[in-house]
Amino acid sequence: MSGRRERTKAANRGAILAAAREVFAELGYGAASVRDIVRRTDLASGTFYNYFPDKDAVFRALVEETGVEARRRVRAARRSAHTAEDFVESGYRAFFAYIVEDPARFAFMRSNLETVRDRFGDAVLPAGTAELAEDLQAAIEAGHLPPVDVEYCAHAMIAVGLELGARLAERTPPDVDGATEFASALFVGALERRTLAVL
Amino acid sequence: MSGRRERTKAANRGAILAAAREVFAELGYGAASVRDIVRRTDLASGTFYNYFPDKDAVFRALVEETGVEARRRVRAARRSAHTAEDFVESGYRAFFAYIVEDPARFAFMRSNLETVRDRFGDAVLPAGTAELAEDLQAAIEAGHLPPVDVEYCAHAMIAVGLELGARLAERTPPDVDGATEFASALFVGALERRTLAVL
DNA sequence: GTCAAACTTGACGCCTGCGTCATCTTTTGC
DNA sequence: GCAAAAGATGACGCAGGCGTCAAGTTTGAC
Repeated sequence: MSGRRERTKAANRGAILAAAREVFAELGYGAASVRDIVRRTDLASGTFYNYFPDKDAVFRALVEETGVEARRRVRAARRSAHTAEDFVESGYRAFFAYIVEDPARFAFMRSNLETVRDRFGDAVLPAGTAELAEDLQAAIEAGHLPPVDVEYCAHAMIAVGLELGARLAERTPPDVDGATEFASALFVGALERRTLAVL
Repeated sequence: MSGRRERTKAANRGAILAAAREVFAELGYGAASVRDIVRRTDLASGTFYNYFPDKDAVFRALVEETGVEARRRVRAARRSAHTAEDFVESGYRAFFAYIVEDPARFAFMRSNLETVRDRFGDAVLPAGTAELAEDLQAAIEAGHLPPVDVEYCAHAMIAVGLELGARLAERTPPDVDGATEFASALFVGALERRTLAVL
């Protein structure tokens, strides 16, 4: 239903989320205030509270929105892989492509990684790591991968993804291919040759 | 000179730095206030300003103190290496050992990585990355390492170090050896076998 | 066109942080 | 011991954020 009411509600919510994304990216979660967010909007301060109870809630909404989508894409890409090489490469490519497609979301995420990790631990990033760890474990059990320390490996893969994601976005044009190749070669080289094998 | 005056000054400065380290680690730079820091101390609020002009300044002092020491240790370890394997391994070992030796400093650093990166860019972390990039470049030119994308490689190595540093510290006992082996195998495997070679 | 419901507005009271500074306490040199 | 310098103290004025709510505006149903 496209009642005028519905439409402005959606628009207002969207405006708040977009403003919040910017503010959190620039100032970081801790330093950001509800007022900072509202000020980037043409809404009155009271209106904010019709949409979200507080700063926490917008932040959560933002994290969820972004994280869910990123995980969906990466996991979909991984699912269609059958070699170790393909598993790693298609995951990274999907992730890097998403970053380039929506840099504002990535900037927000990256600026607030630690906040997400330790104050919203129930949320998305740990879930992504856990999923990757599961997928690695499954690949090992199926014999596609040598046994590795799954926890270290999953965290290392994500850390590299986030870091290279930031780097590749700084190059012009955004270097999705180069970063994908680098990250893939790093892990595939080590994984396939069993250099990472647990003793 | 161990005048009473000198000693209390040093003690107060130390108390402020220690309190600040805790507060920044727990709350993050943005959310932390000078009052939060002072409250963990038995000093009065005004006293803080005899030692530091503001929150920024304590933060800077902390970052510098920690970063300089970490870089010193890692670079010293790298200097005495002559194979690629040794270069990577001794660097990681020195870094991980430092983390375990002084977990409070690492916790502070890790909780505020992004703040350091984008609001105190002149400071320590970028310097560490640059140093590593230099060392990699030198190793490549000397023929010890195949040509790689030095920027990606340096950032990836540091990202992995920071991430595994956090993980190994969560294990009991702290798994310096395991993390060192994992990180080394990852990069050495890929570097030595030229899988990372630039095309 | 009318009116109730839905939503927006911004001023309000409360609270907390900031950096300063007059005042009190401790140290030091003699 | 004593006076002067160094430093610690915490109350103060100012600024700004928080969440609320009475009043105003817009929407939609009839």
